[in-house]
Amino acid sequence: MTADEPSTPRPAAPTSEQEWLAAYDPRAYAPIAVTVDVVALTLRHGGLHVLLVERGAPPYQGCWALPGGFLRAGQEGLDEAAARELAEETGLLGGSEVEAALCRVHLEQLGTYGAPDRDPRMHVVSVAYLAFAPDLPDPQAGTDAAAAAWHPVADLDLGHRPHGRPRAAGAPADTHGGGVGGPTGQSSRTLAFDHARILADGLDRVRAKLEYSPLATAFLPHDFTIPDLRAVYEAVWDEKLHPGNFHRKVLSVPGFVESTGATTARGGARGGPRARTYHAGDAGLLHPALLRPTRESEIRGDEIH
Amino acid sequence: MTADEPSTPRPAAPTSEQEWLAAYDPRAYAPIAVTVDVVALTLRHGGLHVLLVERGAPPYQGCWALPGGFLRAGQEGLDEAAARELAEETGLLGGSEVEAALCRVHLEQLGTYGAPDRDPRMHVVSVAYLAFAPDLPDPQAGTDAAAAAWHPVADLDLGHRPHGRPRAAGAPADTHGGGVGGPTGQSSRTLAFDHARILADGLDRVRAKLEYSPLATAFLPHDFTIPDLRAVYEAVWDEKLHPGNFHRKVLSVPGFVESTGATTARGGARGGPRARTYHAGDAGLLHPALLRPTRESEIRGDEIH
DNA sequence: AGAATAGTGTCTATGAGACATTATTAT
DNA sequence: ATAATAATGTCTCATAGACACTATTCT
Repeated sequence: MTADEPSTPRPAAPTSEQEWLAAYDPRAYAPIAVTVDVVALTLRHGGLHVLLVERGAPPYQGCWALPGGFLRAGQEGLDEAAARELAEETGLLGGSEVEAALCRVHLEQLGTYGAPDRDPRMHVVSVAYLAFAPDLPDPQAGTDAAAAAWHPVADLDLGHRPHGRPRAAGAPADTHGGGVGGPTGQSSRTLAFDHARILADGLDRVRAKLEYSPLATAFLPHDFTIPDLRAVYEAVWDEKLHPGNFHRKVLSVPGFVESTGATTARGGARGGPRARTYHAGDAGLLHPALLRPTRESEIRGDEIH
Repeated sequence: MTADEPSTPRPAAPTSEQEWLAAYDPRAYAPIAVTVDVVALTLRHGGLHVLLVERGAPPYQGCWALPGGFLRAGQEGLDEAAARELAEETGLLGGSEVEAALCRVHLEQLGTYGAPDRDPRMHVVSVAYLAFAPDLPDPQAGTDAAAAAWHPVADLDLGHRPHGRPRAAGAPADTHGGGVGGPTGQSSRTLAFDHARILADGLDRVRAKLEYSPLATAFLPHDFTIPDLRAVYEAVWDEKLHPGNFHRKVLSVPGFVESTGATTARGGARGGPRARTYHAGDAGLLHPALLRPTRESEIRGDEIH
């Protein structure tokens, strides 16, 4: 149920009277905040980058964190809040061509994190969103986004999770208190709060979705070439793919890409013929899927959540 | 970020002073409640069933709803709250063999729903969980679970979403206000709030996960037969599968099932030899996956979220 | 006996991946 | 000229799925 009024006390669940009252009317007791955080990913110079903001106040002062903010109670839904935060934090509100770029942004819910001690100040439930975008300009100074910047994902410390597919795709687990109740060793590449975990979950999600959804095109401008598309897969998966097989495979998936009939104006930077251009097709699911190169070690022993 | 203190006003985002204050300190303003709802699924008599509770008070009085309740601020994480709600609502706390069954329950986060008007009383953000369990007993009377019961999923009205794979798996979309601000036409098979949507998203998730995860075993007791396992797939996918091919395929996936060396005591109800028994293996991901029978119509035109 | 089912064998179409080849362009 | 690359062709192996078949058990 959504906001339940327990009609009877709960004999099976031993709870104190105070807790019962808290459950009865949250306004009387529960100090829970709801925020929306965004894992915004883009491709720059062949590498995956994530948008981070520098924290100007404790806790985790000076650390980088995911952009986000409070949900405006009674005024907006979660999707709207995520879109708003992303627009604010990238400073992408005024420019027209930038707005066009924002329209191409793909936003989806990633998961919700609500361990009681993930923020030392109070119990904060964060709904995380994942955003994919074509190469966006740097956040503009003079706005909220002054402290925001794109960071290469490879440079960040994500808690020694080896590259690969860590868990069966699906829901990220709730972060049970990992002992981190406040700022600890905060190097420049350590993220605030449990944001390293959220980012890692987001990366898992992207890597998995590239297999069976045409999402990779969201990282590219409207028209692109097959080698461009391959570059997306190679950057996200951190794997070299066979150019010939990739090309043939992409074209064999119905609805993935559609030819524009044109080619690029110039050949590759280091030679080679001009490539044909395509734009995203109307398929919502890739069938057959573009499977990642199999790593035998990653099949067994994985947890499921 | 998790609980942000905006260091500067936001010129790019025109917000009133009151809203700014609300964002600054949620305790001073924001009446947001956080609840946890559980989509608990089990298999009974060859059909998929979901646990529902009957609402005893408005809104949606008399309607069925997903079990759930408030997150206890500062005391528990989301996973814990979901497990607690499930235990309370099924009345499965005292019995020992029932506790053993609860240990086998698989719990994972499904998604979060936070449209401002999804509950007419106030802004409620609901974190939905998905639970799979072997055939559980009926909820016990005399507890909170008095009004709870297992319902065949097929009997419920899920807003005419045709059987199949509606969206690319991943995150459910936030429910933008669908116009439902309160109790409308509440037949016995209409769910309260946006719970029909949540349930539909949960069903999508289960159907997708059976393909690439060994999750189907969570619906079965510790030891089971290949035909038992096939019955799970057939019930969840609502498709007849080829017995011979299914059998061979399951055994070909490394780590999916392990033989116990034993067989069932009796043959099938309508004849046939005794089946060998197996238990779940150690694989976290099925490779190769057990793909659903392809329906050409479901490939194209699907939305991605 | 008859019917239903467990489990295995066989055949075919399809896709994945390794590798080779040709044509085109930048330096 | 040389190197790099786009795009296509060919070959092999693994898998999905259709179908057939045997053995076992219930009514």
